[in-house]
Amino acid sequence: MPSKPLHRPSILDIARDAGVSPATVSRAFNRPQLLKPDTLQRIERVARKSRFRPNRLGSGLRSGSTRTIGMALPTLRNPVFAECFEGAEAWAHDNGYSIMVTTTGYDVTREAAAVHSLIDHQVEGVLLAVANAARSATLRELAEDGLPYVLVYNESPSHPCVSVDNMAAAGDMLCWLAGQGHTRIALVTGPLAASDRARRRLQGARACARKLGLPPPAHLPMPSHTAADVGILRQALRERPAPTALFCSNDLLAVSVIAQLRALGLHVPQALSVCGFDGMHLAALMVPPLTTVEQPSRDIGATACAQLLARLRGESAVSLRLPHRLMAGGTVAAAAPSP
Amino acid sequence: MPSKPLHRPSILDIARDAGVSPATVSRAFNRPQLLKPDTLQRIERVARKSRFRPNRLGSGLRSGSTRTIGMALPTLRNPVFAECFEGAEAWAHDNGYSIMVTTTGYDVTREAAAVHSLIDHQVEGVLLAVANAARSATLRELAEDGLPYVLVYNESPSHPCVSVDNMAAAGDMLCWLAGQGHTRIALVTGPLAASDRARRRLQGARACARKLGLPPPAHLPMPSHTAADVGILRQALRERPAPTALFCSNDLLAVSVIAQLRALGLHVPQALSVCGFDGMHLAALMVPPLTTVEQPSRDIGATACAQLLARLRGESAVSLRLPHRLMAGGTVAAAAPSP
DNA sequence: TTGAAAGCGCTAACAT
DNA sequence: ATGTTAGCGCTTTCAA
Repeated sequence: MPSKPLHRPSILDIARDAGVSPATVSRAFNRPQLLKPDTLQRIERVARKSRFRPNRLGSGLRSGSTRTIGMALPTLRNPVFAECFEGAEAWAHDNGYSIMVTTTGYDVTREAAAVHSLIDHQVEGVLLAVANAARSATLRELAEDGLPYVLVYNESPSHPCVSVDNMAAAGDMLCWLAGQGHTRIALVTGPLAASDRARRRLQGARACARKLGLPPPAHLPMPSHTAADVGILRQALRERPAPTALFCSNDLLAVSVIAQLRALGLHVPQALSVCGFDGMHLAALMVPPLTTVEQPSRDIGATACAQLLARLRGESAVSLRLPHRLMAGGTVAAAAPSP
Repeated sequence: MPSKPLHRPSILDIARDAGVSPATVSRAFNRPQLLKPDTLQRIERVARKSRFRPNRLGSGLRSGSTRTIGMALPTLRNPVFAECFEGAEAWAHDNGYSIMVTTTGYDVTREAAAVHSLIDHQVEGVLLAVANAARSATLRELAEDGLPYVLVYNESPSHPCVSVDNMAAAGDMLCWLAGQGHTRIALVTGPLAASDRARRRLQGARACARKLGLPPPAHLPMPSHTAADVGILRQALRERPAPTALFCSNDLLAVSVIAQLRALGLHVPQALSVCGFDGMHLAALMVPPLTTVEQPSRDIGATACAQLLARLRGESAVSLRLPHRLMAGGTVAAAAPSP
């Protein structure tokens, strides 16, 4: 199956066929109001007939504006990030922008490579979630280069960002667990170095526990953000007094924890309560539904995109904390009164 | 926060500073072997110092090769498509290509728009899943334009594609259900017009039922591919004899069906068996684990990308059917012997 | 092994 | 309302 001609007509071909100058064809596509309706129609007819489509490389190169933004996210297999992407994508498209996404796998090296690649494509700005906003070489580079960017999910005092208030949200969850009678709560996260969100949630939960006078929650760091290690889990449950609730730093991890516990013969929530963080849609459909903190992911993406486009227009971007919501599901039961 | 300078150095700046011609700088990045190691080093040093990165618009425009491929998928919120994307992305990156993805929402209008946008960006080829491969204006256009493409998930005799054998896979599942004693099986799908995969799975299941001498399975078309309509479900279960198993055309739909049934007071698999199709990872972690047909999604993406890059090299692409696997979970129980 | 020059497709600035 | 011209950053002849 050898490829066919693949001769794309250029603006010059259209100009010739329509009997106008190249500049006029360009105007027909960019500022049609400037043209006499008559000429416009003629150009449009010719263009349609020859299936002409303006070459974005040419216009981007010449005008210095690609109307394309870049996005770098840890993984799209986490539906939360996928939603965020789709929110940004919809907003971008509605405003005449294209998006180029890359995944970074929670890896700073890939973060840097992703952003470099996006820069090479001349994106006008970047939406991204980084492992650690406070010490990110990539963010520093972006800032030095003067390339506009907005963080998603990361919270930062020094970079524009759109997120929830992770500490407050984690605090809410911990308070609620306490309200259900839990006092021995363990906090399950992935590797903290790869997610400052997880770290802030941990902090928020700890602060809340302190405020309530609960014993300091144990911290169980798992080797992955999305899969629980059964050994660590078993070990933690051997401690005395054993935790009665596990607060996981994201939903994928919570689901994995629940599955591993089940493999250990421990049913949730009868034997142990478990909750997550993220509010992925699937969480509500599980049996029982996962107790979690919902983040408005689609909105985070759309809002961050809106902020970025505002910056591109010369307006200044503000950092925003969008509201979270506690979703009481069925994976948390009231704790038995302590012995 | 007004943007900083944003003066990207060009190849000319590097040439001047390194005391060579622009052509030599270009060679340093594209065919370094051609240069005297000495000159190469000098150029590299200057380039690094001034943070030079080659502008892909310039090189793409001049060379006619952007080393970028496009991808159009229904939605990345379905983890199956997200995996497929990541498989393609990894393969593309390993081969020096970038990917630009767009979502189409199972909508032919958006499919067309997505592909047009990708073409405008001068992608060298496209990976895509369309609603209906047999009558897709978008595919026809791609073919006429001579732009290489490979379908993912869609099966087609006339377009290069990478998929599973949907009919056989659905047949396998139906046979297995029958083996569990189910004879009244209903097939649950989204709108067939938006997914020829769903249609083929339906066909495969029906063919298998016929072969086994089972009564023809009822078909329950839902208004969405990812959410079950409780009214339709309730209605279907009122029929006599009522189905004992619901075979859903994808996992997201199956999960939704299970949740809706539960809301109706019907527990799976005690009251009713349910199974899905796709093999998303989360399916195995549900309680009970979802019975489904696993597709090698990451591999579908990677393989399709490999085929596309082969075509770009002038080799011819072949259509491939990757192996599927039946994942017996816990959402299907043996059917009670019929009354 | 390197350089000079032309031009990819488009648009901005300056005409008219 | 439209045309002319120059040039964005790069690579590709062709020449040396």
